[in-house]
Amino acid sequence: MDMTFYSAELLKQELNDRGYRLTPQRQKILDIFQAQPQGEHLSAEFLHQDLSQEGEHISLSTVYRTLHLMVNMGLLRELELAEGHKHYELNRPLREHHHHLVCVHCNKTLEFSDTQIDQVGEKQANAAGYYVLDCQLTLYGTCPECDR
Amino acid sequence: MDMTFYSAELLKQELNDRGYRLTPQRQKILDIFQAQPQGEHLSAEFLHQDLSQEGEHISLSTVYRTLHLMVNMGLLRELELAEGHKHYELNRPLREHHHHLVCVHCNKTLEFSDTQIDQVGEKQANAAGYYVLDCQLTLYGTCPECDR
DNA sequence: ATGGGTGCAAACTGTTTGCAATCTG
DNA sequence: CAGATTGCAAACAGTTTGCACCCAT
Repeated sequence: MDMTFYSAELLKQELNDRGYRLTPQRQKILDIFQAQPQGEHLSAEFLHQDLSQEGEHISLSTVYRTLHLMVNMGLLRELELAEGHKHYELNRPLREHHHHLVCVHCNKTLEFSDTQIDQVGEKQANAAGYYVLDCQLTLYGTCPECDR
Repeated sequence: MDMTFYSAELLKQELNDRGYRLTPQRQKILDIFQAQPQGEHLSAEFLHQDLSQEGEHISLSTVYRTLHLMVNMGLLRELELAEGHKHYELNRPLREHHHHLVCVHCNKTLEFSDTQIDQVGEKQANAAGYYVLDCQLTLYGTCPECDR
């Protein structure tokens, strides 16, 4: 019912097509992303700990290597929010593409969608001859609670 | 003729108003930004080296501390581009506010402006009760030269 | 069986911090 | 002169890498 769901077979397919292999580690890591209710953005550290809690002992290096691999394959998006480390999230289709609103004080982050932005971005990039891989609007500000 | 130019007096004023002091280091660092023809985005490391070449021996720590101070004062903008370290640029008024288009292969970065984006961002943030400090649209892709 | 993948520990990069000395207002 | 600011060196966090062993195809 969710078209961005990757079954074990589909993931294997995608990997093999590029000469990569399906390993239990890669499977587990993608599973964690798919188990997130709203496709939240996760850090490498969070993934590592979450896996540990489930009894899956996957090294941090492997987590990082897998994240990079999946970003390159287009399965994940890499985000630079305001916390000093990168975050990753499932790269959902354009329809569900969204942007971020971050509070620089408490780091609370809201998501929102706006097709206008994606269209303008696409247009601007194409005008410069660029092929767009990702389009991220990030708004930095103060949320109602942190605003004095 | 450039309304974002900070003279020594104006900078001192801004600093003193907040209980900070004008030091030669702070002056020199802001000067470097103002000497950039297009307000290019600079890294801490670049600033440090550039200052050294001019015979100004300012420690890296001071560069970092000054950058943070000026971001908090609203004089500079902090950017997260694709190179693994932060970049800073003069925070020009909204009229000249711009966004970035980055090639993930060669890191070539183009700037563009689009008031629509800033408006949409402002609108979205206000709807959530956030006060906007900065609005950054970053497009990641491949430039014509790197596109295969 | 072969070459891609993993875990571990060590290396690295960019950034931050403690502290004594120094300078600004 | 008090308190802000600096430089230095050491500490840090997140991420990357070399290498021997292991496993998917």
